Formats: sequence, structure tokens, C-alpha cells
Amino acid sequence: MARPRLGDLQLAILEVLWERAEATVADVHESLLVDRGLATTTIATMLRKMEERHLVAQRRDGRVLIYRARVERDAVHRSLVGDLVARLFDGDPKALVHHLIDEGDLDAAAIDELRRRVQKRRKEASDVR
Amino acid sequence: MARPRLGDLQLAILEVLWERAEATVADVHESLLVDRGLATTTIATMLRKMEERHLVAQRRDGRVLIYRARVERDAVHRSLVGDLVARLFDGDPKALVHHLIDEGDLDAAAIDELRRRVQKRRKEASDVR
DNA sequence: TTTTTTCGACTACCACGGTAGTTTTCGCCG
DNA sequence: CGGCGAAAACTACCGTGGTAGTCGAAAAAA
Repeated sequence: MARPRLGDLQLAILEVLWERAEATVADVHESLLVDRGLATTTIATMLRKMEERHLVAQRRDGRVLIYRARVERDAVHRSLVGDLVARLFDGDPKALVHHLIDEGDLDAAAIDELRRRVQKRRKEASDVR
Repeated sequence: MARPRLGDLQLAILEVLWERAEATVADVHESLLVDRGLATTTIATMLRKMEERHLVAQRRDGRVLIYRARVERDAVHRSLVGDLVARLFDGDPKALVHHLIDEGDLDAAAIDELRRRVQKRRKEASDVR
């Protein structure tokens, strides 16, 4: 029993739900229509499968099903990023950033911004405490 | 036809091949035996499938097949990381690092080290030029 | 009330990662 | 030369993401 590993469509659907909080099959279909030319039934099927896996919750309003995300964005991001870090970088997040730098995806300005962000985060964390 | 998206076992196999340059089925099997208790045939099947997808190359030495990686580590890392960044962070690598910081996976010391690394990389790049 | 539209439910496929058993091949040793 | 043993080849199966058609029920329209 390996992990479910959400695919592209599932992620796209969740993205829609994260933005709208609630949506019907038609809503999701319409939102994704531009990027992917999928049939409505495809979205419906996917939503049903995702409901089975408890990724989304479904509520009935009359004869229409209304879906909402049951996992939150941060949790999904954390899980997927953590997964990648575990798979490729032996669980060391720094190694991932090293990779990004070596590939030229981050420049000095970006790092400086990150530095500020760390400072800010530290402050917020102590404020909460 | 979506992308193949290498799985855990495939990655583990590639890891072995990246370290040894060349390996037989038995070699790979032995290397992975500790972590995963897989049958030799499983490794063999996976290697054959990977050969079909041109992830590895196969060379015959008498009766034995010798495999070597046909994709390089950096390329795979780049591809998988790029994929994740595209999927989750709208193609912006900085957003990924922001996430890491917000999750507390990177502290100030780590950032300072990254800064040094950027400096070094910039130097190396100009040296090559 | 009858017809048409709209939804969801069910079913069916395909590709592919992962896992392994069965069969065939082939070189080597006695 | 013949049989043994190891390696490769073939086959099979499951779960799941992705894609969509069909069908039936129910609501809306005529």
C-alpha cells in the first residue's frame, strides 16, 4: 500500500476548491476548461474518487453535489515537498536549495529577500509565543 | 500521454547505477536488499521496463545483462524539482524556498550558508566564461 | 402531462509503477 | 554430451491517475 500521491488533475481540482471554498462539478469544470479541455464527467469522476480518498468532502444541496477541500493547501505542499526532499535529498531541505542555487534558479537578490523573510518569521514566531 | 514520473523503486535503482556506473540485476538487487526485501525478478522486471523507457541502457556480456543509467542524476533532480515547482508554486522556485522557511525547515544559519554558496557559484560561472 | 435538459452514478479503458511467479535459455561442469 | 543452475524473458495481477461514455432519475420547460 504505497502513498496515494496526488496527480496533476487532483491538484488542479484542489486548487480550485482552495480558492472558492465550495464548488459544484460544473464550477470546477468551468474553472479548468481553459487549461485542459476535459469533459464534465471526467471532473465528476475524479471528484468522486477524491471523495473516496477523503481529499474532498461532498455535501448535497437538493440534487446538486457541492464539494469542498478536506485537506489544506499548506498540508499538501508540506507533504509533497517533504516527499521530494526525502526522495532526492535524503531528507535534507538545505540540499534542495543547494540544488536550486546550482541550477541558477536563485540569485543573490533572492537570497537577500529570503534572509529578510527568515528574520520576519523569527519575529512572528516569538510574538505568538 | 502524460509524463512517466519515476517512482520510488526506479529512483532507488537509478541511485545504485549512479554510484556504480554499471551493475547487473544481481548487483542492484543486492544493493537494495537491506532497505526493501524485493525479489530479484522484481528488480529485473523494473530494469526491463526502465530500459524500454530509455532510463537505463542494457549491454550484454555473455549471458549476463549489464545495466547503466542513461539519465544523469542532475538532470533527474532538475526535472523532478522543476516539476514540483511548476505543480505547486506556479513555476517560481523562490516560492518553494519561502515555503521551506515558513515551515521552519531553514534557519538563519542555513541562509547565510546559502549566501556564501551563491557567491561561490557566481565566481565559478565567471571563471568558466 | 409529456418532453427535454441536467446531474450524478456506474462502468469501462488505458498507462504505468510495483511486485512476483513461471518458463525458457544457455553456459558450464562433470 | 547431458543435465544443472542461474539469468533473462514472459506473463500476470493490483492499485490508481486520468479520461470519458452511457444510463437513469429528477427537475425544468413546453
